[in-house]
Amino acid sequence: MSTYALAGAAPPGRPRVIPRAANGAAPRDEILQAAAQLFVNRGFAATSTRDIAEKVGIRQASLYYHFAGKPGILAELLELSVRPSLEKVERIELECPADVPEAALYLLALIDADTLATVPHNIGRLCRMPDVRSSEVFAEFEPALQELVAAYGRLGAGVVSGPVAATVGVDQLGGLLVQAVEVVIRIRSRGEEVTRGQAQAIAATCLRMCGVSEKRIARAASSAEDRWA
Amino acid sequence: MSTYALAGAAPPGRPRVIPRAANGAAPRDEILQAAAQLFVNRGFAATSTRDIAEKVGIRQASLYYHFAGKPGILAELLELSVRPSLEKVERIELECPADVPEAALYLLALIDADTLATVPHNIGRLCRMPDVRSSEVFAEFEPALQELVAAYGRLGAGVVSGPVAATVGVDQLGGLLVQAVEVVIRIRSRGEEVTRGQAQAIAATCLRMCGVSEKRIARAASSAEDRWA
DNA sequence: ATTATCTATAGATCTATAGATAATGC
DNA sequence: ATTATCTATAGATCTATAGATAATGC
Repeated sequence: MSTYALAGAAPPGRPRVIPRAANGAAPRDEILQAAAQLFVNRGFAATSTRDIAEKVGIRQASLYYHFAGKPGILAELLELSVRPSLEKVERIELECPADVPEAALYLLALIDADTLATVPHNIGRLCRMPDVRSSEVFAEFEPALQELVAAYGRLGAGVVSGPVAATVGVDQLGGLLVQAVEVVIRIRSRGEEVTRGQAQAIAATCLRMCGVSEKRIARAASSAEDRWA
Repeated sequence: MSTYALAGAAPPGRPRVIPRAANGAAPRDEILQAAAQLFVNRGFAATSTRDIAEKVGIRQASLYYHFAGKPGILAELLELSVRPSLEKVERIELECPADVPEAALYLLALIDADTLATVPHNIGRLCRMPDVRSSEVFAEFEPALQELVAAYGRLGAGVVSGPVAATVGVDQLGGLLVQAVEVVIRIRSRGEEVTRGQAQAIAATCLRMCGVSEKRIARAASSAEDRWA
């Protein structure tokens, strides 16, 4: 925490017309929080820069000192909701132990579900909103999202049983698995919290969708839990 | 089809600056179609009345002859996506044969899934968009939607097995069942069509969620199919 | 000097109304 | 007369920039 917050002294810069809350949050973060809540609950296009500024307690024009308008804010929120998963998937694919390939998929699903479950204001929803999906900002993120789906597909293809492989195409598999994980978003949309147990159940569901036996699922789960920390 | 459409003569009213397509569709319906596509693909708030008018091929102001602006159009689209299910649920609950209560739930789920699968432009999505949900128009539809959820809950409660009843609260059950049916919306969002077989599978899933045995599911399915027509 | 805000405002939409117009129908 | 469009536009946003201001930090 910064000195002025402790001492009650003012931070640099002209004081706000509505004094800032003494929560020690940086202005940037205050704006991100306010925007996240409004975007998710009212919609991206339906939220004006004025709405955001009002919620923060600053003037509309002051937003532009911190962000390049609504698109700039959206870009950062999308980053927050996607980046962690992308970073993890890379590490997981590298470290995947050859003897327990199921563990890699389980771990990815678990981490992903956990991210979506704990990210503020359920911003995982953003990627499903049509006004967001048709924005220019989103276009930059689409490749990253497709890469994530592809990673699920690769990991899934490595563990599918014969009958599943015959039924569902490998190119569809990634999408199906991601969908299972995104149930988290749905649960949160209904106002409920997502428990650790639910996240584990979702990860296990992903393996079941690939036709993995319960025995191997249990093994994958314990192996993944070991590496969680 | 009207006379002028057959004869190539002009309909009453001043001609459009961009001649109307000779598809025989009433202007009202042209507007609804255009709006549905734009609302679902770009978002409700992100779509302007000008966008809709342009797609139809009329001037922005001409919309107001047929509808009370964007809210008026949205109201009619919501009606289209909800009304059929509400009408059916009433009839089903009345006619439910006491000997096969499962058939009622199966039939409702099947009809609902079918409606969502065939309604134009996947307008079932509208109810999930935050800009729609926070609109004044939607508030009028919320009671109807809750009644639908409640109906699922009642029908579900009538068939749940002991273990399921112990696990999932009756008040949650309706929501869970509706969610299963709404998988149709998801499938269509991915650009795929929903087959009759998929709709049946979804209806069967609803019974499984209630803990109904496969044997009784099969009986419910055939009983429901009999009454479909 | 630097930082973070403010005020003021131009310019771009967007919505919704008033009133004119060009067809058919009687 | 009725119907369905048009043109024109007022008034309400909404975004984004320019330039002033009030604090700290050195």
